[in-house]
Order: sequence, then structure tokens, then C-alpha cells
Amino acid sequence: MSILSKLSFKDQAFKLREDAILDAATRILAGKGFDLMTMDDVALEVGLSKPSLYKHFKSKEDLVGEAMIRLLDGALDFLARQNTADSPVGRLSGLLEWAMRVRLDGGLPFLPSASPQVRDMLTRNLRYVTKVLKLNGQLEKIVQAGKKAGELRSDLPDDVILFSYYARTCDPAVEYLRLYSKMDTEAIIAHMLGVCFDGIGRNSPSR
Amino acid sequence: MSILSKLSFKDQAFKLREDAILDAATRILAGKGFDLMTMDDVALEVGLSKPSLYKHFKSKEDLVGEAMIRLLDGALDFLARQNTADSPVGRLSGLLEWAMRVRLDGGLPFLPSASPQVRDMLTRNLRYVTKVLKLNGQLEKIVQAGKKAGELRSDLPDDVILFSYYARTCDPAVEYLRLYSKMDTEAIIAHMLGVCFDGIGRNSPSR
DNA sequence: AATTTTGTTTACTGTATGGTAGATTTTTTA
DNA sequence: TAAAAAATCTACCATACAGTAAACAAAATT
Repeated sequence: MSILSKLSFKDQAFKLREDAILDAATRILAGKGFDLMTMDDVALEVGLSKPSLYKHFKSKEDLVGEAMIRLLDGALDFLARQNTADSPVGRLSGLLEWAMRVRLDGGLPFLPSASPQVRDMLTRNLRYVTKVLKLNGQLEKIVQAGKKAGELRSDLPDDVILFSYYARTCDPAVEYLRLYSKMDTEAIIAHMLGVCFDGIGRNSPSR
Repeated sequence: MSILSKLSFKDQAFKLREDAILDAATRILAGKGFDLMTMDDVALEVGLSKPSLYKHFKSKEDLVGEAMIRLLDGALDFLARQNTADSPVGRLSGLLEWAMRVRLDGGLPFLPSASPQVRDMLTRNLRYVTKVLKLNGQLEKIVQAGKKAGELRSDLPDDVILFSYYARTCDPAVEYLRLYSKMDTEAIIAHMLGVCFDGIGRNSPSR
């Protein structure tokens, strides 16, 4: 075994631990949110002591930032794997479904929806912002294509459509339906997609 | 001036101070959310010292609960003043517009959307829960009437429609549009109403 | 095996904050 | 105006938590 492969093995172990920490942080974040998540929680969940976390992430903000970045990477990856020949609304719909599934599976919601502090924190994270802008750029193109194809409302500005779309990924309605209705994951996803594109008004939705 | 009217005057002053505290708490809550709001913040904003707050509210949770209850009272009041002859969607639309306007005016969002801790806290507040159930009952009737009249999608269960409707009152899209678009309050409200009832899909909305 | 290096942990610091006791001021009453 | 009552504030406590220093253990290197 060469020195190189040994190093690489060590690095792999390091990376594995890092992923485990991010997994734990993600679970706890999804469960109680940023403010109630303590670094001791994360350490306990992942089976390390707190100072070890700080070998990987220089602060709580950094840790959460990385967790959000990993989520964005997942979204960008999903987009990249999509067939670009699919219809714009089909692509948006697919990504939204993916995001809902991640969330209902114990993952994070996409947007730091409510808390201004979390939003500000992420805004200060350059790598996060860069990825958000990249994702936003790609989605904006899809939205424009969708408008041209008559699949999306052309009376709404792009940013209204985009922000409303993003908001659906962290829609509290999902959480309330999960808690207080008897629907299963699939029914919730189907309904939320319907509400996103067709709203709650009128009969006979398009999809 | 009789003893009674003096007492009543003192009570009025007390009530005024209480309202001032609730106003301050509401502003701060809207600005930084529950976790970052400290009792010292509130005391400073309202011009009292912290212990004086505790003459009115027995805890931070209690204070925030009362602020939310005041908001619910406003909504119930708005509903009560509506013309019951109006169309169901007209009534829902009017209330949503009211809620958006409250929020954009520095008020609170309706639902404790994101934070599970805040949701749990309010769930333990009996007076709050009672009012939520009352409001929910009234809105459910309107939703059912709307479905019957063909103004609301009858393929969606009542609770999907209701939770999606509530979610619009605290939709983060509003915040993002306010921050990152050049729309004014009226344009934001108009678009958000459109998105709520018609979604973002297809052309030519109904309203 | 001795030495260095790396990683981990225990035990701690500093700060923020919800809440309170008791002194102090203001207002009311007589 | 003096005594009593009410309201308010200063100064504090206890707790929780992000982050760290230094002791300790494990592994790698010689």
C-alpha cells in the first residue's frame, strides 16, 4: 500500500466523519431548527465530542452553511440529470417533487424561510450564495421557457414565479398536513404540486 | 370624579401600557423572530424596565401568546365585519389581503410557520388554540361553500385548501419580494393573491 | 522501542438571557 | 404635608450554550 493510498484512505475516513456530522446536523435541524440545535446535540448524535466537531467546521454557522450547501448541490445535481427535452413545467415539477421528498424524508427545507437571522447568516456565506445564484439562474431560464410555451402564467414577473416556487419547497402546509391529516407522503406531494401550479381556486386543474 | 371612574381610568392606563408592550413585542417579533427577541429588547422598545413587563405578562411565552391572540382577534373581527352575502372566494381573498397588509405593515405573520418550538409553545396555549379552532371552523364553512359554488377546487380535501391558504399568510415569498424586487406593497399583494388562487401554471388567471 | 504527530476528550471560560428580590421612587390617601 | 400604597427600577441569580485550552490517547514515523 503506497503512502498516497494511505493518505487517501485517511482522507476518506475524514470525509466520512464529516458526512456523518452533516447528516446528524441535518436531522437535528429538520427536527428543531437552527436556534434549538446545540453543538452538543450534534456531537451526541454523531458520537463525537464537541471539540471534534470544530476540527471539521469552524463554527455552528459554518456547519449549518455546509449542510445547506450540500442540499443545494443535491438540487443542482438533480437538475443536471434531468432530460433537457422535458417540458419546463415538467422539470420544475420534478425538482419540486424531489425537494418535497427530501423534506418529508427528514431532510431540510430549501429556504431558510422564517428566521431572518438564519437568512442573514446564509447571505454572508459566499459559497452558499454562489450556489443559490447558480441554481436561480438555471431555474429562471426554465421559467422563461415555460412562459414562452404557455405553461406558466406570463402575467406574473419572473421573480414572483420563482419566489413562489421556492416558497413551496418550504411550505408549512406540508408540515401541517403531515401532522394533522391522514394523508401519506405521496398524497401530500401530489396535492402540494397541484396547489403550486394551479392554486386552490376553480375546478378542474390542468395536471 | 368618582372612585369608580378613577379606577376605570387607572385600568385604562394599564391597558394602554399593555397594548404598548404588545405593539413593541409585535414589531420586534416581526423583525427578528421569537428566538432573537429578548425581554430586554421589548423593555427598551416600550420604554419600561424588564421587571415591569412581568407585571403584565408572566413569561416571554405568555407575552408572545397574547400578541398572537391579538392578531387572531383581528382576523376574527375582520371576518365578522364581512358581508356574508359576498362570494366565498371574495371573502377568503379579502381576509388574505388583510393578513398580507398587516404583515407588510410590520405586523406578524399568521402562522408560527417554521419553528417547531414556537408551534409547540402556542399549542400549549389554550386561549390561542381555542381562537385558532374558532377561526378554522368559520373558514372551513367558507371553503365548503366555495367548493359548492365551483369557486374552489373540489378535487382537493378541505384541509389541503385550508392549510395552503394559511400558509400563504406567512409565505416567505412576500419577504423575498419585498427585499429583492422593486414591487410596492400593492403589487406584491395582488400577485400573492393571484398565486394563491390560480397558482403559477398556465395563462389567463380567473381573477 | 522511542519519538513525534495526529486526533480526541475532559473540563473550563465568557457571554447572553429569562426571570426575580429588594431598594427606590412616585402616586394616592388622609 | 405625612403616611401608606403602588409602580418601577437597579442589581442580581441561574442556566444554557458557543467556543477553547490543555491534558490524554492513538497512531505513525524513525
